[in-house]
Formats: sequence, structure tokens, C-alpha cells
Amino acid sequence: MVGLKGDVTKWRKCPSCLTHLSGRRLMPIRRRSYSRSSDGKSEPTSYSRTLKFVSTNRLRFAPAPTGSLHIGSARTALFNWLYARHTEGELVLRIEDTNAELARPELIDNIHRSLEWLQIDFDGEPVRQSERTDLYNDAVEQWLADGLAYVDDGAVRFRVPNEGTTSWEDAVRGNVVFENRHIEDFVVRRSDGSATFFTANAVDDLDLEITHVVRGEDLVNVTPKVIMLRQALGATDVPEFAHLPLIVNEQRKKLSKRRDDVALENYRDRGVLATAMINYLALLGWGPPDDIEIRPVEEIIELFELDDVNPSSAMFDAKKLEAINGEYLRAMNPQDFTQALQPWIEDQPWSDMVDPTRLAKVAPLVQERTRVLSEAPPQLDFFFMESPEIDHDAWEKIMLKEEAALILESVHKVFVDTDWEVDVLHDALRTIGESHQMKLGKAQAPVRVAVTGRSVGPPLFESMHALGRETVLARIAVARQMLADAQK
RNA sequence: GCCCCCAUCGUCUAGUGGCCUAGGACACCGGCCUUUCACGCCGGCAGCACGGGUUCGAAUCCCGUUGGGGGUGCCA
Repeated sequence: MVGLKGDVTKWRKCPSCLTHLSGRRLMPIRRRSYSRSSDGKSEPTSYSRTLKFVSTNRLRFAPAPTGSLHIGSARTALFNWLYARHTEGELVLRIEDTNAELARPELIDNIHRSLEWLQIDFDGEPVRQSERTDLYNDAVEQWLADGLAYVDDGAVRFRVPNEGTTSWEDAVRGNVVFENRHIEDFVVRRSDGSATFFTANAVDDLDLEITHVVRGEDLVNVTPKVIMLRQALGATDVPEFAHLPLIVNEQRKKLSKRRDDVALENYRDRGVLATAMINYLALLGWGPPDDIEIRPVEEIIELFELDDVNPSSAMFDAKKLEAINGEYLRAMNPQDFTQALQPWIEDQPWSDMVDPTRLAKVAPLVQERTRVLSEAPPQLDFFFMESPEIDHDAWEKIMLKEEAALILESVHKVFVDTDWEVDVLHDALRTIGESHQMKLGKAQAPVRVAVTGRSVGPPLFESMHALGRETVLARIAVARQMLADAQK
């Protein structure tokens, strides 16, 4: 137990802390190792169950509600969660709204929604700093009474000694040392009476019995201050600190709201899956020992160690995120993929025309061509629009060649009464192409442009089959007419 | 300015004194497959910032240089 000055019960308002008051809980630690089977999938191969009795870890994720959840905050939340789950410890959500403007409900809702989307869950109710002002005030009064702090222009400053050092052993960075003489007397209570970040931080980490503080590297320099306050509160111990490397942009600068695309919800809206986001974020500053990057979160939990986090900053690479997302998308079964597409389909101007049966049939055609879900609907529009939107460049490139009109003429003639089966259409077009000394790759081009409006897209014969004979013939007829008109 | 931190392919990483002729992934470039585009497969390009130590031996340990980043608020 940490020692506290004054009335100890005053610090114990949280019911979840009762267990801690009565002593540390003991628990077994399970470890699991993975190996790769020949098909490249991972599976647990050995379990060693060590009945090692340790106290329960308590971690916290402590965002300031400044808007939509930042990618960097999401990574911090994730690493806290991974370690808490890895050690079968507890994770507390603490909203740092000591500043009145930050206590707005919609900002706090956003944090909850984002974390829920990522499936990062917490133990117990969220702690709101705005509701704990009495605790902070008591602490400040105590420091004042003990002569550890003084009033300055209405604010209260903590007296920092001019000598000695403050240091800690960081799980990521090793020993970090600050000379006290470089630390100024800092404000612990503003002149408006509200507590500052330092005070709330120190008081809450102690009160909530936090054992591991996992946060961004941008907070290293506040750590000595928080340690001093913690000691001034009577604590003799220090939690384990792990300062995670910053996530940076191409210019190697800390990801910022102004310059960079940092809102988690933007990625969600573009069609990045939460599972893929988690997987990618876990790879920023950490790597699995076996080099297998894409794997279920359960395995990441098993393998994750704070000690293994590397200290240098990591660039956020949207391309790699999308590559990983593409893998997750391809791994889905077609029904789930179709289902996942729904919100993006609904956003389309042609969404009223969508026939669910046809959608179920054609969505899988673009599944392996999709890296983020928002890319899919534009590939599917011609299935549902009255007539395809003709891409100008594709038309110029493909249709202005003389053989285009000939191919379309032959195709129209044959398609009128051929069996409407994928294989049959395939063979028919190949035969037509051969009669013009063209390989199928070339022969299909004008048909594709006529039917889909573009030179690239999902497999043509499957597409035509889904569209039906009538529609395909009509679109070919329109294209032929356009070519004829252009001749005049 | 002062304080703190960081340094392996373009990027994310593996590597913790000999297994390293430095491995994987993304990106990029070829090729194969092929009805376009993708997917998949095969191959290629590319890195231990530099200089000193320590050691029989250093990407790995130490020191320095250079470069980069973060902080320096009565924001958090």
C-alpha cells in the first residue's frame, strides 16, 4: 500500500478501489507461444501455465476530449489495452477534462464511440476529472499547509528543489534523469481555482492505484513533475512508466490536427475496418518476434510486451494501412463483405436503384479489388444506374479504333440469341476476337466500355451475366449509335 | 537558448556480442498467371548516419560528432 498523508479514507471514493485497500490480489499468469503451420496460419502450439502470483496491474487511458480521437491517442489506448489484457490486468478510462471547455458531452461521446468502434474495452466506469475537483483541492491545500507549495498571483505553484535529480526507469527508454534545478516552480492550481493537469494526474494515478503509466513520449518532460507531486502526496513508490514513441508524418513531425489526417473517424468513414486499424497501429513501435505482421488481435495480446516497444518515432504510412485493410477485406466471406459495404452503397446517388439480390451477386466481384470500402461503390455503379457513365479517356482510347465498331457489331449479333451463361459469353467473345485477329484481352475492351463505361472494372462476363441480356444489348446498341453519329 | 529523447532498406520493423553475405512487411521495378484492373506466385532494387574506443570478434556495449524529434503555458 502506498502511504497517504492526512485522512486516508478521503482518498478512497472509488468502489473499485476497495479490493486494493484490502491488499493486492493474486493471480496466475498464462503464457502461450505460437508457431507457424505449413499453410502459414498461426496456431497456439504450447501452453505453459505458470502459477506466478503477482499483483493486478492497473492501467489507464487518459485522453483530453479535444475533438475526434487522434490516431496517436488511439495507438496509446491500444497499447494500454494490449498490455492490460496481456497481463490480465485492469484498464480504466479517465477523461481529462480539468479545463471547463473540454467537459462538453459531445466531445466525450466521440471518445466513447471511437473506442467502442475499435473494440477497446475498459474495466469499471469512466472517471471524469471534472467531477473530482474536491480531491484536487484537498491535495493543493495539503501542499500549501505543508509548505510544499505557495501562492503566486492567485495561482498556486509547487516548490521544486534546486538540487538533486528526479528519475525513473522507463519500460521503453530505460533510465531517464532530470536535474531538479532545470524544473521551474510549476502551477498546480490556476487562479480560477481549477486544478492543472499535473495535479489531477498525480492525484488520480495514486488514487486509482495505477501501476503502469503508458503514454506518448511528448509527456516525458512532465513525468518528473508528476513524480514530485506524487511524493508530496506521501507516496513512496512510482508506477512503471512507458513512454511510447511519437507517430510522425512524412516530415518526421508529430502528427498534428492542422497538417495531417489524424482523426480516427476519417479512416473509419473511408472504409478501414477496426480490426485492420488495430492490427496496423500495433505495428507502430512494436513488432512481433516471429515477423508475422497480420494476425488476430488475440495473438497480439499474447505476444505484446511493453519492454519490446522500440523508442524511435514511427511514420504513419496510410499505404501500408490500406494494404493491411485489403488483406482483411479479402479474408471476409462474400456475405460479410456485402454487408460491410452497405453504408457506402447508401451514400451513392443511385442507392435507390439497388436491388439487394443483384448486389449480393456483384459485390464479391470487387472484393479483391478493394482496399478501403469506399472504393467499392464506384466500381459497382454501372450495375445499378440506368445507363453507365462513360469515361471520356476510356472512350477515346478504346472506341476510336476502327475495330471497335466491328467487334460491337458482331457481339450484338451473337448476344441476341446465345445462351446467357458466363462460359458461353466468354467463348463467344473469344471467337469473335479471333475472327478479327485479336486476343481476348483486346477484344473485350470495346464491350467493356460500352457496357460499364470504363476500361477497367470487375470481370466482364460475370458482370454482363448479372446485368442480363436486355441491358447489355441496349448498352451495346447505344455505343454503336454514338460511334455512328461520330462518323457523320 | 535550455531540458529530454531518438538514430537498421524510401517506410514500418526483426536483430540484445559470434547463427548477419543483416531477415520480414509496405512501397517501388521486372516476370508469370490472365477477359481489363486487381488478386496470387516468382524475382529484383535498397539499410546498420559518421568517427573513435572496448573485445579474439560489434548492427548489437561505451564515448564523441552529425542529423532528427519532443518539451519549454495559470493546454493537456
